[in-house]
Amino acid sequence: MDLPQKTFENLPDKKRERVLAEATLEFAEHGYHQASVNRIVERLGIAKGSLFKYFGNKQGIFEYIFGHAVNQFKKPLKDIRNTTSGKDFFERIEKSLLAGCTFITAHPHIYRIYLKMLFQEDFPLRNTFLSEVRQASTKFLRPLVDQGIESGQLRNDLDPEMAVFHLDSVMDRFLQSYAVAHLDGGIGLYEADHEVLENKARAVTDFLRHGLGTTS
Amino acid sequence: MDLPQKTFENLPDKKRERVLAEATLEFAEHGYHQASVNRIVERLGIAKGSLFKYFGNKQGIFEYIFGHAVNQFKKPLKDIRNTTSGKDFFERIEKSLLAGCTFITAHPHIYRIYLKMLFQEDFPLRNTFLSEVRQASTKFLRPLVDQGIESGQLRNDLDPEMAVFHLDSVMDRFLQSYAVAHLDGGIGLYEADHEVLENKARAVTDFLRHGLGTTS
DNA sequence: AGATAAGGTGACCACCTGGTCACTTCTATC
DNA sequence: GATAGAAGTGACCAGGTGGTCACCTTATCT
Repeated sequence: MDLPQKTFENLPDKKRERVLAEATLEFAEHGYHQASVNRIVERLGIAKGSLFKYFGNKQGIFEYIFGHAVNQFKKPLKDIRNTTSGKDFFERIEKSLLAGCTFITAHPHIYRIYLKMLFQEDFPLRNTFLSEVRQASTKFLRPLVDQGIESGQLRNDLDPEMAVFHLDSVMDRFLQSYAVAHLDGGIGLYEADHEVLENKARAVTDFLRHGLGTTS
Repeated sequence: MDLPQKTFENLPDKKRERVLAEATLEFAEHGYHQASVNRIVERLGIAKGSLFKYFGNKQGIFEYIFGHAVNQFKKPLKDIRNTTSGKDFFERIEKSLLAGCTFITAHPHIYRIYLKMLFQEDFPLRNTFLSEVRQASTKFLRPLVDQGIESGQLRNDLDPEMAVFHLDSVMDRFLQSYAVAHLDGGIGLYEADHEVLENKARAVTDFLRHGLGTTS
C-alpha cells in the first residue's frame, strides 16, 4: 500500500490504541525532539520499521496524535457555553475551570505536550496549533463577557478585551497549577481531588467578582 | 590546574563574556538537551576541548550560567519593595509589572530559559531553581498583600494566599505575553514599547482593584 | 636561553538518533 | 494447497551527540 496512513487504520483496535497511547506518553514525557522512536518501539515490542510504515516519519507520528487533539479540547468548551447559557457569569467561569480540570484528568498527556509546546519553539505544528487553541480560548470567553455586561452582571465600563485577558490568565494558571508542581504558590491545587478543586474554583471566581480593593 | 573553573576565571574579560553570552543564547534557543556544545564552540571559533576545560561538562556550563541568575532576578524585586514602601498597593503592583518587563529586556535569554524550564522536566537544577524563584515571587507578594489589608486598601475579608495566587497569575501572564507571541490574546503586549506597557500595566491593575462584577 | 606551567587544540571515541529496505511471515481468497 | 498482497522485521546507514587526551603553543620567571 502506498498511503502509509492506511496500514495503521487497518490495525486491530487494541493494537492501534496501544501504539497511540505509548507514543503520546513518550512525547508528553520528553517533548518532540527529545522523544525517541527507538524507545517507543522498544516499549511496544514491535520493530522500528513498522512504526515508519504506519506514519512515514517521526513528525507523522506527532501530527497524527495532535490532529484530533484540538477538537477534543474545543468540544467541552462548546458544551459549557451551551449548557450554562443564561446562567450567572461567574458560575459559568467556575464551571469552565472545573471542565478544564476534567479534560486534563481525561487527557493528561495531551495537556503536558501542550504545555511543553508553549515555550519550546521548535515543535512541529506549533504555530498553527497554538494560535488555534488561543483563539478558541478567547472566542469562548468573549461572548461570555459580552453577555455578562449586557445582563448587568459585569461593570458596563469594562474593556472587554482586557477582561478576556484577565480571565484567561487566571484560568490558565489555575489549570497549570493543577497539572504541574511549583506553580500553585502553596494553595494546594497540584493534583488536588475534586472537592478541593471545587472550593478553589469558587474562591478564584469570588476574587474575580469582587476584586481586591475596597474602593469600587 | 586541577580546578576546571579556575582556568575560565583567568580568561580576559572580553573573551569570558563572549563565551557566556554565546552559551546562554544556545540554551535560550534550544533548551538544555537540544542545545549543542558543537554549535557553541563553532560560533565562538574555539576548540571543543577548551570549553570542557572551562566547565568540566555540559551541565557545568549550564550551572555556571544559572548560578547567579537567581540573584539577578531577586534584586529588582527587593528594590521595588523598598522604594515603594508605604505607597498605594496597586501602584506597587503596577511598578512591579514594569520592573519585570525591564528585567526581561535586560536579560531576555535568561527569561527564555526560565520559561522553557517551567514545563520541561529534565532540566538540570530545575527543582531547586524553580522552587527558589516561585518562593521569591510569593515571598515578595505576601507582605504587599498583608500591608494592603492593614492599611485598608484591600478588603479585610481577603484570603491572603488566594490573593497572592491571583496576583501571581496575572502578573506572570503579563510578562509571558510581553516575551512570547500567541499568549497576549490580542491586547498587543508582545514586544510592546514602553508607553504601551505602561498603559497596559495600568489597565491590568485597574482590573485587580475593581474586579469585574457590579455586586461588590 | 632554558624551564615550567598554563591555555588551546582537534582527531578520535562510544553511543544514540531518525530513517531505509530487502527480506520474511502472516492471512485471506480461489 | 497455491498465490497475492499486506504486515512485520531488524541489520544497517549517515550524521549528530557529549566527552577525552596526547599533543602543541604561548606566557612567565629565573
